[in-house]
Amino acid sequence: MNLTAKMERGDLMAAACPSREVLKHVTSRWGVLVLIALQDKTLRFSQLRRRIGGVSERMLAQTLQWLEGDGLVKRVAHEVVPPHVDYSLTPLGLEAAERVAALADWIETSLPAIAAHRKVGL
Amino acid sequence: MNLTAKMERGDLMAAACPSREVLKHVTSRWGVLVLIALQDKTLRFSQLRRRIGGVSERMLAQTLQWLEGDGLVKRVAHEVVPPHVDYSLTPLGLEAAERVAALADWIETSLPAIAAHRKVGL
DNA sequence: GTAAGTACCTACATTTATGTAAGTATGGTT
DNA sequence: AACCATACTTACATAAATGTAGGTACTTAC
Repeated sequence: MNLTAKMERGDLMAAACPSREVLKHVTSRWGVLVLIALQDKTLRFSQLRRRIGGVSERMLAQTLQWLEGDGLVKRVAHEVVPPHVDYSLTPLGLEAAERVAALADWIETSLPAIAAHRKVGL
Repeated sequence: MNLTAKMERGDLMAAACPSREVLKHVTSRWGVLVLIALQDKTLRFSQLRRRIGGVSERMLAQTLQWLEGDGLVKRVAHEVVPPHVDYSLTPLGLEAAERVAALADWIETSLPAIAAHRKVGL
């Protein structure tokens, strides 16, 4: 690790910290679902689109670019016609996906309890 | 567990699943930070506001109401002047906060690696 | 008496996110 | 020939999130 690589840990409580950006990408509406979908296997653009209910092409492309920019997703384009592009997680992306998936899994599991609370709340 | 409490697990990949709402609240810009801030101790409104850099009163109030509605945050108002309101996590909220904190911690820790990738990406 | 702190709410303005539709280039299907 | 699939991009439109400013009601400090 050289001098330029010596950067300090982020602090999400600080408004100006760049970690806020990463948080935004990772916890974005579709970012969460993309990370989870790519956890198990490499997928093509259209496969992701079909798997993630409700994403538009525009937002899927946008989200993939954010995650690629952060080094969490790897894009591999095969020079063929029709186009064939594979998306997968980098080692860093896999680490993020594990955390995100843990949260997502908790939400899916806890949904009944949360829904029950809502009812009482009426 | 009675009949009404027998609800199935959510599915975040399904566009119409109510779990999407919960995800939205928990992973919202300020929701993440509120959960983390309340993980260790009960805090008052103004304490939260000072601790979470950049939140406006409006958004903090809004976020707290979302989380309270989902049964993750408990609000206790003391009938005194000036007003004194305590916010804390419910058992359910604590579970969510643990997952969220794990992700947040990973982001803070991995920020150098992510920032390094960005540089290369230029 | 003037300012500050408390925990908000409401109206208004703005920014950001997201959606929709169309276009691109090519090849295979019907 | 018309149409679908692929993986996008771009322009435009709308929906949602977020911010700003002011008000409330009361108390304590200066």
